[in-house]
Amino acid sequence: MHRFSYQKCKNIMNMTKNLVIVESPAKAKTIEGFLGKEYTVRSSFGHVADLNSKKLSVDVENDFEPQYEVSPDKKKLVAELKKMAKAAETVWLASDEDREGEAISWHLFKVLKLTVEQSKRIVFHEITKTAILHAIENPRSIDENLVSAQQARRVLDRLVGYELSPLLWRKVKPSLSAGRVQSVAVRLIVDREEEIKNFTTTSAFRTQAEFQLINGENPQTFTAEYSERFKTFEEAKAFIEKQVGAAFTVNSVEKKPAKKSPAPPFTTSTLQQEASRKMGYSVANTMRIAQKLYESGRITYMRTDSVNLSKLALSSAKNEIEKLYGEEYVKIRRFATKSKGAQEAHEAIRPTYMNNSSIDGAPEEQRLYDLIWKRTIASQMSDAQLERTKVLISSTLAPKDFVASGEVIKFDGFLKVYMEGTDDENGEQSSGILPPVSKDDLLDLLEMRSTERFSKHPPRYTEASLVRKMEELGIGRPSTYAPTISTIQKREYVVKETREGEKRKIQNIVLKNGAIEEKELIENTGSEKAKLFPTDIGVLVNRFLMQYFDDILDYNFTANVEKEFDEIADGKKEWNHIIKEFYGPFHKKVEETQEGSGKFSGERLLGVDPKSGKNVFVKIGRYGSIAQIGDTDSEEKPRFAGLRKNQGLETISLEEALKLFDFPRHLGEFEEKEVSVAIGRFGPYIKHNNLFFSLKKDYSPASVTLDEAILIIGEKREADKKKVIRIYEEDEEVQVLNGRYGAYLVIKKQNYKIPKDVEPANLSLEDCYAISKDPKNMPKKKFARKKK
DNA sequence: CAGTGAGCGAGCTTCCGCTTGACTT
Repeated sequence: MHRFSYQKCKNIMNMTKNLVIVESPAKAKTIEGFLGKEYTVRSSFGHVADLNSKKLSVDVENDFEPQYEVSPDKKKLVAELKKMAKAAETVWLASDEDREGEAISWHLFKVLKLTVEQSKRIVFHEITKTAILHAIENPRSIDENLVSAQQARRVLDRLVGYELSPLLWRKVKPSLSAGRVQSVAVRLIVDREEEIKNFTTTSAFRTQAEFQLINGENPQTFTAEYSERFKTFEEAKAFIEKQVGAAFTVNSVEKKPAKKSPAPPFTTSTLQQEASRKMGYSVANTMRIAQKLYESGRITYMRTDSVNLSKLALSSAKNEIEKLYGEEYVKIRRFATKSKGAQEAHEAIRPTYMNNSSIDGAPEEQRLYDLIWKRTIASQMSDAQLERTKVLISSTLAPKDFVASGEVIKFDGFLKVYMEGTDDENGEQSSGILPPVSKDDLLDLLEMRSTERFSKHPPRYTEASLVRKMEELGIGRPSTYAPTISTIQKREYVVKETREGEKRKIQNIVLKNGAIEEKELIENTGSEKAKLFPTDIGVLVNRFLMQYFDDILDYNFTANVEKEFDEIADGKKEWNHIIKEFYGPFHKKVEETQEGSGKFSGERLLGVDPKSGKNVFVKIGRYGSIAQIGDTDSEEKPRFAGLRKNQGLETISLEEALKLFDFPRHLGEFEEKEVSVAIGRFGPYIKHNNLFFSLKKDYSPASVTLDEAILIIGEKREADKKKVIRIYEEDEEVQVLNGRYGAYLVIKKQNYKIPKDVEPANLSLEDCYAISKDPKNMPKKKFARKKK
């Protein structure tokens, strides 16, 4: 339809009639396959323009005008796209159909210097040929209102983050951060810990009996629980004693049909939860593996809040289920999203090809794929049909009934493939199959026991359950769940820890063969696996923000501003009016807090040091929690000591704090140099001749002796000798050493890589100097660390 | 990785949301 000149053909690589720009390169590749030769598809790799990260970049005096620039890592890309756009007849802006996607198209329009005539905006929710062709036939223009809504979101987050963070640097500690999303995530964890602290454990006695049919042909036994729980051991004991010699009869049998339905296909959040529950993956790990599956074309896009499946996916799921399990297992369903603020620009996470029930590749990729395949397939399968049975059993010597419940699967349906995991840690077993019993059947009592059961505090969050809560509150987006979880850990507001539990005694009374026995059982309680705990600094920052900015920390803050963003998108409100309403009071509060309040160190007076008569405090210092003897403004300099890893500001006692000052402890002399033991940031260590030797677990810093210290020094010297591959007499500052990652070169305490093609042991001194001069062997630059 | 912590007051830190690579001292 259009004839190319010879001139144009020469430049065919850069020359295309139609340039389509999408957000993701993997998507670009797929779509290019759907479109003809006259289309070139490229990716913007997400946003191309943003506010400068060094400055506020919002003109608060001038209607909050944002100052955008091309992101530093996108300069090259933008230049390239610009060139291609200039040569193209039409540029199709095909970023996602959500607030951020609209803004990406708008930024592309601006930075590529496009015209309305030359460009078209298209959208699609699924990557299928039909959807793409349909989109091309129905272009629209950029939705300015939606762009404004994104702008409001961006500016609000910048103002909150870049005004609150510096306030924290001044009032609490440098380099801290606060934001609309991360600060609420921290609050959730701090609040939960508070709930746990205030939780009072109670216990009750649950009584269970094991029965068997008398004279029945079925020897199967089953368990029933007495309908009442006893508050005390005495009550439980009295009850059990009374049951000696009682007769037991089936009082009633009730059967009810029930059904179970499959869970919807995966979104980012539910995938993270299931991978955590079933495989123990961290959210970052899950996303890393999912990204690989996406890039290799195995699954659809992994950052999505939609539970929707394309028609194509539904019909191929149907085929697959029919083929594998039969027609009666098929039930095509459309799920509706429940989460707040979902924008549904993509499909749910599903296999690209439903007929691939398994894939090759790394084991972790296979496992995650298997999970996704099963979940997707199961979501289109029939309900499981169950029969629930409730049997009431009466005792001639008890006022109430025993209850046995059972569940039988009549038709497995989706359960054939997949069962959603649970966060329930109580591990209550689901009731199994009951033997066939009928009313008035007589039962033999085999055993009865009443066991003490303790109530459980609300569970601490895992990474994945925190994501679920955030999604529920509408805080954060699929693309930010994993990064946010990592930020609050990097800032040391929270730590992910596995803690050993404690042993607890539980009382137990057993009636068997007419005899009663009292037993004390031991159970493990309070153990936690990969749970999120708040740190001192997390608690302190949360308290600071709650005191001065409780409106932003409100669990509904995001949900409320989202409503306003929606009104902007609908053209009902101006974006900068919304920002102005917020910023006025907010900024005033920032200034008041800046000037009004002093340092917020969480200082707590523990008491008086009996030795010196001075006050003992704990507080947050530059590097974490510290104890202090003596007042800060006193003549004499106060003494400091860091708290141990397992000690907290809130919980440490005066005695424990004073013990911290027992270090450094002088042990004596060795080789005419002093030997001392102390405790640093990374645990206890021996210091000798300005060298440090970490103290292994088998020694305690409080009791280690000079002789033991000398032994440790000797061992370390031996180990260091083995580390040395080569030293040079001519220049003692040059060493070739053996490290964790193989041989490396050290010159004047500076490390260098050794090129792979040389044998480290054969390096001459000149070789070493040459290596050190080559810039490609330079160590990677670390974040500029403060020098003292 | 480094074994401190206030103070001198340079210059640094920071948000959320969209996308991948480039790194493996």
